[in-house]
Amino acid sequence: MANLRQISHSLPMQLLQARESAMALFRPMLRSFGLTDQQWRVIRVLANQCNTEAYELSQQSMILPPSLTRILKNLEEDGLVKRTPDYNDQRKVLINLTTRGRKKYEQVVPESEKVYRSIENKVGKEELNDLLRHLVALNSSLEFSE
Amino acid sequence: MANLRQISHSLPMQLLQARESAMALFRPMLRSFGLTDQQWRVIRVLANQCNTEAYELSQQSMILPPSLTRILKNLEEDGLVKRTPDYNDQRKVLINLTTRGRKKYEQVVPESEKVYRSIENKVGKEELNDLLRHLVALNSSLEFSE
DNA sequence: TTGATTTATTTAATATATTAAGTAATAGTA
DNA sequence: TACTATTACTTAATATATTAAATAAATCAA
Repeated sequence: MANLRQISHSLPMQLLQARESAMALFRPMLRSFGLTDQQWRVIRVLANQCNTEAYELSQQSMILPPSLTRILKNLEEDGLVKRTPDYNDQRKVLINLTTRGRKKYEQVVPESEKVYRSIENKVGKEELNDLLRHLVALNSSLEFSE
Repeated sequence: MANLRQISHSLPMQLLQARESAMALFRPMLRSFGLTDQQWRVIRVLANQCNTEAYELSQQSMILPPSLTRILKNLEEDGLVKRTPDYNDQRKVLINLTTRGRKKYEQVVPESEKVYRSIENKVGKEELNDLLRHLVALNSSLEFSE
């Protein structure tokens, strides 16, 4: 009978579990600021660049355009984000943080770094950097191929 | 102004990207069998043990119980899975693959292994095993702490 | 043995993911 | 200019995620 590799040897399952383990440590903090995981990914990208186009935001936050449309709608209703039509290309929408959005970002950053340092302590700084290097390598191996 | 680490140095973002890169290679194959990612995780667990309780299935497939309820309902409607009340503890439901479910599993396994080997080829077998070891280590570091 | 507590699962409500299709603006071509 | 294709984004439909609350069976304590 055909049989599949054990879950402990499955790359996708180990990645899923690792991501869940890591996010479990960030989530309570984000929720205490009234943010979902995805909202924080969006805010984080916007904090680092002005006039971001939806497609680029989608790429950088790893959120597909249809999901992004609704996430931005919610963030706009919460007054954290502002959408402006691009006058050079009326198909495009340029997205920016509002003052309130930037304030939220600056409140979250130090708490996020605290969580990150607690992970460094649990895992070990060297081990964590090794893992990051392997992940970056994997991502570039898989990114462009086929 | 407070500032956060770059995404290339963010563990959760790299894990997310790695998982997406990997799943992007499995997804077309799974869809060709009419399966979602989550349905395949469920089937895969069930193929390796009989009479699985919902909670244990939830843990092993990394799917929260409320999502699992609906996924099982769909799989049951498709005739791939069967739910039986546990007569020793009537709160529990025991879940098994049907004959059709097992057949589906055995069709997918060799295709899944093909994809896995193509990943091994792109990434390198040694590199992949190193990464897996790091992930297993991370998971056990984060699993039980706090 | 009754009442409170815990356990296993489901329901409900809202948010996000995925795929396909739709819309509107732009760009390219005859 | 008119036709076609492409681009950027949104809408729609279905599936899943997340959190809280509900339900029902089992366990525990008085």
